[in-house]
Amino acid sequence: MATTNLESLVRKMISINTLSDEERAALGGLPVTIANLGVQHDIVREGDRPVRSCLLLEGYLFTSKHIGEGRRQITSLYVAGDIPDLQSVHLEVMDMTLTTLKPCRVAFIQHEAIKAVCMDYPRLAFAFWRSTLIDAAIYREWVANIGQRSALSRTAHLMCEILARLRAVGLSDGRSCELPTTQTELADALGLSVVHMQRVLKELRSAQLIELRGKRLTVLKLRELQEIGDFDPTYLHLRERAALAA
Amino acid sequence: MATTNLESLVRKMISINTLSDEERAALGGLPVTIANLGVQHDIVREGDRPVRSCLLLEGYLFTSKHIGEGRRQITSLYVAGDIPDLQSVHLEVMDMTLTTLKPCRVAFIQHEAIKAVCMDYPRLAFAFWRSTLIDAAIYREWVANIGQRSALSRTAHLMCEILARLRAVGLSDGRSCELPTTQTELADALGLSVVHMQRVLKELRSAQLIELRGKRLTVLKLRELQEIGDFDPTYLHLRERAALAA
DNA sequence: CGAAATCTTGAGTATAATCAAAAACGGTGG
DNA sequence: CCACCGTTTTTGATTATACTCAAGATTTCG
Repeated sequence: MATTNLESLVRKMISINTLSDEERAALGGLPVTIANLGVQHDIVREGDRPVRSCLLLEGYLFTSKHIGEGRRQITSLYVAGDIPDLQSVHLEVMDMTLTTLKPCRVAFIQHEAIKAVCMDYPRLAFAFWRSTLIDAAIYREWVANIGQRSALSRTAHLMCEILARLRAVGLSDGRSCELPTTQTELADALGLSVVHMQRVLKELRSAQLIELRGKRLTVLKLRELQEIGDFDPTYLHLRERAALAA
Repeated sequence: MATTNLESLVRKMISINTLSDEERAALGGLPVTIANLGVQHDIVREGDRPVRSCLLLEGYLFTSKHIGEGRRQITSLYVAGDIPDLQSVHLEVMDMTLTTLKPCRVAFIQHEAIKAVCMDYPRLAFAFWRSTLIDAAIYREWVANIGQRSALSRTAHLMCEILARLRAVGLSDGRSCELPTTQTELADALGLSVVHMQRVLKELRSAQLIELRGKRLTVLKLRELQEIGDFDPTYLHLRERAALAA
């Protein structure tokens, strides 16, 4: 159990420049518990009723929903600075499972503490609220991605999204990033079978569009990948114009 | 332009029993503009920067995203009591289009008024926030539905969802409801082609599971339809136990 | 009543799933 | 450091689900 200044960590979540010193201080004063978690660790599961949410400090998380026998859909990926289960502050029962994709460092914050700071500082409430709205916008895009695009286009789109999101938090130059997923996980995120996932990746590789080895993704032709993936970063609602740029 | 008491209208959105009289009064005092809109009317479009949101009083709305040439994905359906574009209070640019499925009556509320009432009454902010979190939970379920389930299962699931949501606001007995969609719109919501949509509906009909004619859906075997659709209403986060019930 | 939209059906095709198995990789303990 | 074992990746072959194209029937609405 440790109390630590969160301000720098939530820079991404909060459009920090619109907050007053007092609001920043309130945010930074939130009591948190830091934890280091191993790979494939379920932080919360479908059906749980958690009393805290989790700010991802370092690593990658994903949320999934289990469908019928042995199937699952990964519904989102999360990177440093995200609060993947902020929704649980207001929705009692978890409708998804939150899992580490690799060893992670996270900060747990009690729901009561979040609610209290939101009651005192309405603009902080707006900032938290906004971050859940962006999550929703990403889900919307995933619905469209899976519903309408071919396997190739879908895959390209996801890669563009990951790159753009990591770039926005300074974890990528917009060309290359860590991607600690197995092909099975990518397939589950895109609604494809592993075998087909493999063939799509092969196609992207042999077209010299990407490199993907050793948990690292490198995009060789970003414009073309965005073209194939029909990628427009508007839905990420990034305030910085960091969004795209070739 | 009219100012009207909204309280009864937002009963669904807000878990009204947790609000004080003062909070209810503040909510009811929100200035609104009532409008009657024709069918297939775009209320806001992708790329717009609206200054107001819309509470659906009567009718059906849907949101869609346009993908490439001539394709679109319907990302959600909305029924009376919903505020489909509440997100635009905090997200400047629309990443989806909001359209009437049939003639609708809506109440427009300025973003500034919503923000103001949220600043004064944090618990109202929570109630609004919560309603956007449920939207997000529904998007998540749609990702899983489209990504993992067969066309038949997917269709059954959507029908169960619509029925459950309408039941929760008293617009269905849980067996039958208005469903003013064309097969094309259903197909676009489920990520299927119209032709295949038609064949799936035919199958559901000939299995005596549903009736669907004249803009009305009647479920003949609810348990079986829920079984086929792998439907569990948890994700709707309905507080009433109205959720399911055979 | 007529035109347009929607629904329905048939036929052929394509995309992606499934099944099966071999090759490559990565982590661990001896 | 290397051998081994489990996981992940890769490939082939076959099948199935769903798409496209096309055209006729039916419904809806002005």
